[in-house]
Amino acid sequence: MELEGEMRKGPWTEQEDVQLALCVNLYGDRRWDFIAKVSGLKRTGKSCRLRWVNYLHPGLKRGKMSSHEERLVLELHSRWGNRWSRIARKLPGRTDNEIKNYWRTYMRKKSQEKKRTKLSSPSSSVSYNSSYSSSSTISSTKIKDTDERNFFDTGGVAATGLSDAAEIQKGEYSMDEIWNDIVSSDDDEIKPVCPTLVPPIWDYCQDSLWNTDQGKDTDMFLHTSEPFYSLFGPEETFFAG
DNA sequence: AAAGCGCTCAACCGCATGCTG
DNA sequence: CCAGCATGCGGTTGAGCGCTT
Repeated sequence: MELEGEMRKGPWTEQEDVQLALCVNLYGDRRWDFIAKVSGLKRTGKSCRLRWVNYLHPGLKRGKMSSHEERLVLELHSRWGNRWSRIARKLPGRTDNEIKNYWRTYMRKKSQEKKRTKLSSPSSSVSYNSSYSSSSTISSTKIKDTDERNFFDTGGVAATGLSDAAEIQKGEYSMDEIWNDIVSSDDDEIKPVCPTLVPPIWDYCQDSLWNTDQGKDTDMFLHTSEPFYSLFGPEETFFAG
């Protein structure tokens, strides 16, 4: 076991990214403890995995979510609750972390909007508490003191009806459209839900991205926007077998 | 111009689950 | 079947950045 004190924490440096990427290329994206050791990085296997999955993995989309992705997140969340990794599988190129962060941001905004609405029209009986937090049947073990914590931990499920988040989308987007996408790809099979958003890479590595199979990943093409792509440049075929 | 505030996102932690011998 | 280890998942935190006052 590694000595706690020797382990590095905090932000990754470019050099560390390069080292990690090299090792993943060599040994595959499994055996993270092994990779952590042989890479010479003073990082835990866990930390290496996280860095790879959330930042270095080829095929990750970066930047703002499209409106289609946003709607999909809302809808899937209303169905599955805080099952971020599951939701992420339906959004190729997005990580559970990203979606989780997006959701928190979204809910905070909604929370503030509601508060404002409430303040401006105190007579109206806004019952957002029930629609957001009462359905937290999933993963709500760590609810803490503040309302905000409860608020985010919605864990909404379809049985409780569409969440408020989903409801507000009514009228501007057909839920049938969304569901057609979802249902057609149900359940764990990954299919691009919006062709315009999905680069050709997904045609052949949809599964390998998240259900990482050794070997498959090494064939992936690199997006020029990839963080470590820029470290090597187009000449260096980093993932060449 | 500076300070304060809020937001975003990378990264950590702890627990759960899966795998292997 | 069980124990130990590896990996995955969800919750949480905090640094850094941009916007507002």
